[in-house]
Amino acid sequence: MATVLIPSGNQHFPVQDYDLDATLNSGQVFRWREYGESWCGVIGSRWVRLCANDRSIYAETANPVSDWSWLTRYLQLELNIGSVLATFPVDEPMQAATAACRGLRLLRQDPWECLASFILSSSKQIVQIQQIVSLLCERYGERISVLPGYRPAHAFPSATRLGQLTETDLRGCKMGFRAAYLLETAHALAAGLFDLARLDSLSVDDARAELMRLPGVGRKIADCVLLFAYGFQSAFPVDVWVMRALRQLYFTGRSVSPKRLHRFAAEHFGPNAGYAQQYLFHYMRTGDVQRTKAKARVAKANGA
DNA sequence: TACCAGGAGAGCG
DNA sequence: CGCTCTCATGGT
Repeated sequence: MATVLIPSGNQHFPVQDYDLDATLNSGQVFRWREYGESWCGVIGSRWVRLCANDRSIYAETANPVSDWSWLTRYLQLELNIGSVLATFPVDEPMQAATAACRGLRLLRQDPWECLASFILSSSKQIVQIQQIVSLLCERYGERISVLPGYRPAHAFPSATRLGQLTETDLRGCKMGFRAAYLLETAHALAAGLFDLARLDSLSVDDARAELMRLPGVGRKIADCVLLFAYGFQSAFPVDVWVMRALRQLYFTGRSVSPKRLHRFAAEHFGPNAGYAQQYLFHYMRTGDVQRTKAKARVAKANGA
């Protein structure tokens, strides 16, 4: 008797060293909401609810799924995190950061959504970015189905859709001066003047240079997109938090220019510098770095 | 109230 | 190259 594969809307994925909470809450993505023990979000045109424990991630969707590769790719479930951590320098700050953020991962996001989100991120706090992106999707994204009892969900609006709007429409989503940048970038993509898919085939430096041609995209935002959407793991976004982390942990608090920090990052952190950056960012932002330093002071006081 | 936020771009010397 | 200013809005 032939086995029939019946598409189902739920699936278990075994995992190891995967901290879903930290991963979805580490400033690399802005669309996930926590519901008690689970997270709800949208990947492409699919709504999904994720529930994690030490050994597995359980996924539920609103519609039956026969091929889960969209999810395994997004969550990077096939990645052996140990092989990444093994490339990190063995110094005190990285030891502390990787210990404090064990299981923190990088996602593989959709390039357009990632690009648009980070254009909106400039000089904004993470809670505000979430608010802006949420408004944008609710107003202009296509409605998608969710499991009974959950809040309505929307896909991220396409570049074509955003390109049809006015700057006033976008400013209505609280994005301020970023509206013009987002609109112009949407126009460039919608008109076919810029091809995000082509960046895959370029070197990291060429891909970065291409992204930086877009309005509202400088070095930092380009590096975020390279790292979070394309998987260029040497890309090293330097924002205020990472700047502070590097100064404090590697330059005895001295002021160092972003240019020098990029050179230091490439030399010191190696081929997965971007991954190391995410650990430092999260370590800094969660305040764990302060606790580690406090412990060190106590230990030193006791020892002396 | 003042300051800051996962910055970029323009103008200046 | 490096510095400074502005842009819009809300959190702390």
